[in-house]
Formats: sequence, structure tokens, C-alpha cells
Amino acid sequence: MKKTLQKISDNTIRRLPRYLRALCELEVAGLERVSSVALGGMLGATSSQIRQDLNCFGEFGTQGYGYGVGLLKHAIEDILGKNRRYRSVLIGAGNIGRALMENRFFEENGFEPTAVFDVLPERIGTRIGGVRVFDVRDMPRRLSQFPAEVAVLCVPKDAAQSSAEQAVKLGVRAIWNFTNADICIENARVVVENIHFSDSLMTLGYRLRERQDTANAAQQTDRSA
Amino acid sequence: MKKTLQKISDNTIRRLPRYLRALCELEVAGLERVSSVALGGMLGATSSQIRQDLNCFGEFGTQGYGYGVGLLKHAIEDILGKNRRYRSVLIGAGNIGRALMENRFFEENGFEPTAVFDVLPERIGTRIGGVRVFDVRDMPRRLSQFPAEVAVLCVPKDAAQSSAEQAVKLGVRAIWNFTNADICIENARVVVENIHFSDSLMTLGYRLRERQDTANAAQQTDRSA
DNA sequence: TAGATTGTTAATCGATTAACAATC
DNA sequence: TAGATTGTTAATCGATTAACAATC
Repeated sequence: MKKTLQKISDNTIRRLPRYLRALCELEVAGLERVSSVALGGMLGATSSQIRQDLNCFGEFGTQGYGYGVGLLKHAIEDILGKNRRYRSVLIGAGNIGRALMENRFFEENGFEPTAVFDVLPERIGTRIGGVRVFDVRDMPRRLSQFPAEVAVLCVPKDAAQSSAEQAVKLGVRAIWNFTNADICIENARVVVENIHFSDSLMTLGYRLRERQDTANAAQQTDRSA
Repeated sequence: MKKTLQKISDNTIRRLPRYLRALCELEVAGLERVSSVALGGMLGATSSQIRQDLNCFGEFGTQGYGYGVGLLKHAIEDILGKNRRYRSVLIGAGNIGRALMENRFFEENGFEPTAVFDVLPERIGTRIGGVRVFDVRDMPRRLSQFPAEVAVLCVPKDAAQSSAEQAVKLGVRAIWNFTNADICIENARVVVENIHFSDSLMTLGYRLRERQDTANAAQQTDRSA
């Protein structure tokens, strides 16, 4: 893993998980080597793109041979920090938050959940996915005793910005934002990663409407012809 | 809404929901007009980009004045199909699927849920968010009687591809995919929109690790200085 | 009218693809 | 050695930004 100097584009990083998924499939299938052309075929990408992407991080292949499946998989896992452990807290124990906890999402990706915070008295003191739910007012005490790197934000839209700011003030370095709000953190060293359900659904809506409309337009032309 | 001829980039479309969010805030704040410079300031975008994006769909502004907040908001809602109604079914009534249903996510965005399908006997016959859960084996019968445009895919990874194919065969035109798998549909007219939680979490992991490492490297340099 | 701001064209920048020498 | 495939440089393509005439 050399050349950490050049700026690596967001596009490249977001392709790595897809490469990883393909490599896992290949590993399960018992394949030992794969060429950039073959990998590109699986993913609908050009071999050039794959080679360019990988060469941002190092030289993982061998001329005339290709890439070792296990080796490359391991390399990408390293790049994505899969073998690191990050302590994370959930803020907001609503439906989405609970679903994430109960699915063991965090554990699977190395994000160890250490606490849940909520405002509702009936939730406080219970356990979600095996993790205690604390009063959100205890967050400062709890986080200073048991620091966490990541806050998973599942609060209502209006509480998003203030919860995020509080978490950052308490030492959190990354926010996984599930609220339908854009979080704005002064400190540029804090990472914010968004899951915007509504944005995604609106994009779907756009493409549905577009296809409907072009289909209708085509029908019109047919009829008039 | 003219000029539907030129190809509109995915980047542009994915920015529209953000514009919409800013416009809603402005409307709530009682503002009547906004310039591309002001909107850009809110969103951390250039005014050029905003004007370019909007002009893909029509001319919504007025020289020397800017954009009418209500008018532009309405225009973007139209583009995103917010005023259309799409019938949608949920496949897989696990934690995530249930969370989506109970949050009224679909209703809020014009995606009316008409049925839920699952394999587990104890779920079949119950209601989730007010919608009946059917045996997945009844999907053909049910969908031919009550067609749906959208399938929300919340099944286990291994069932993803086959469930998606079945839904498409039964007339579904769009798939909102929550599984950690890449869905591949032959029919290019079918829309697939992914929410890949793990991909998102891995991206977060990358950036966390990167910052940790550069911080460590800086510390090293300090120490040796 | 003068100032402001759009719509749109031109310039720049970055990302993707193509090409190919190096080499297993 | 010959064939295959990488790593990397060069060419192309597309997206973003800058500039400015049109005009409210």
C-alpha cells in the first residue's frame, strides 16, 4: 500500500466495495486468479478502470498472470479498514436504528456498538441487539467514560444537526447519517457518510416518471403514424 | 419542462433532491425568491452548477430577479415525480423492511404500499404498517390481480437476484434494492436503485482509517523533528 | 436607467478509456 | 520463447466552472 500521496477520487473509493463483492464470489467459487478483463466483465466496467483504481493503492497484480483472488481481496479489505475495530454508538432507537442493530450490521463490518441513546423513557434501560439504551442526557458522561469513534444518527430530522454536533464535541470522528437532513460539521477532519432514503427514492421516482413519459410519447407517435 | 432530448447526467439528478430540501427550508423561512448564488452558498455548490442543472429541464428563473422559491420547488417536485402515485410491494418483512413500512416512508414520497410478501409462516397473515403480509408463493396471483410498479427488495442476499427477476416477470418496473447484492436485470427498461448499507459503511471505514493513518504519520514526523 | 441575475457558450478540470512498453 | 496481462502514459470524453451577453 504505497503512494498515499496522490488524491484518490471518491468514485474510486466507492467502487472498491463492489470489487470486493465480486472477489468474494470468485473465492467462494474456488477461483484463484482473475484478470482485470474478467473482473470488468463481471461488473460491467472496463479493465482499464479496474487497473487504474487498484494502482492508486499499490501493485497487486502480476504481468501475464492477473491478480490473485485471495491476495487482492485481502488488500482491498485492508484499504477499506475492514480489519480495524471502531467503537460506535447509535443515537435514536427508532425503527431504522433498531433494524440496524438487530441485523448485526455493525459487527459484520468491524463497527462494535457500545451504546444506544434515546429520549423516550420507555426505551431507556432496555436492550437493543444486546446493547443497553441510555438516556440521551447521559451521553456526555457515558462517552467520556467509554469513547466511540462513530455515531450512527437515526434521530428525527430536526434533532439531526444538534445531535451530530454534540457527538463531535464528545470525540466522535465519523457520523453515519440516516436522517433526511444534511449535516454540516465545521471540523473538516470529521467524516460524514449519508444514507438518504428519500433522495434515493426520489431518484427512483425520476427514472420511473421519465420512462413512463418517453413510453407515452412513443405511443403517441405510433398512433399518429 | 422542455428539452428532454439531451442526456441528463446521473450527477445532476442526484443533486435535485438536495436542491429541493434547501427550497423547502427557504419556504418554511418565508423567503419568496432565491438566486443561484444564494442557493449555492447554502449547499456548498457553485451558482454555475445550479443554473446548469436546472437548465437541463427548463427555464425556471428570471434575469435580474432569481428563482421563485415556490415555483422552483414545485418544478423540481414535478421532475422527480413527487406528485405521481406508484403502487409498491415490499418483498421480505425483516427488520429493515418493517422499519421502512412503519416509518411511512413510501406514503411520504408517493409510493403507495399495497402488499408485503414473506416466506415465514408466522409473519404471513399479519399486518405491517397497516399492510397485509402474504405468502411469497402467492405473489404471482396477487400481483396479477393488483399490479405494482415498484418492488422494495429486503430479502436475504441469496434470494435477491431470483426475487428481483420474479418481480420483473410479474410486471414490476423498478426495484429499490436493500440487499447487499448487485441485481442484474436483462430488461434495460427496468430501473434498479440500490441502498447498499455495507458499501456505505466500508466507505466510512476507508475515510476513518485514512485519517487515522495520516494523523499517525504526522505524529511520527513531529516526534522525529 | 442602473444593478442584478439569468441562460448559455466557452474554458478548464478531472475521470474514463485506449494504447503500449515492460515483464511474468 | 510466445502469449498474456499488468502498470502506466497518452488520448478522449464528460462534468464543472468561468465568463458574458441578454434582459428583467
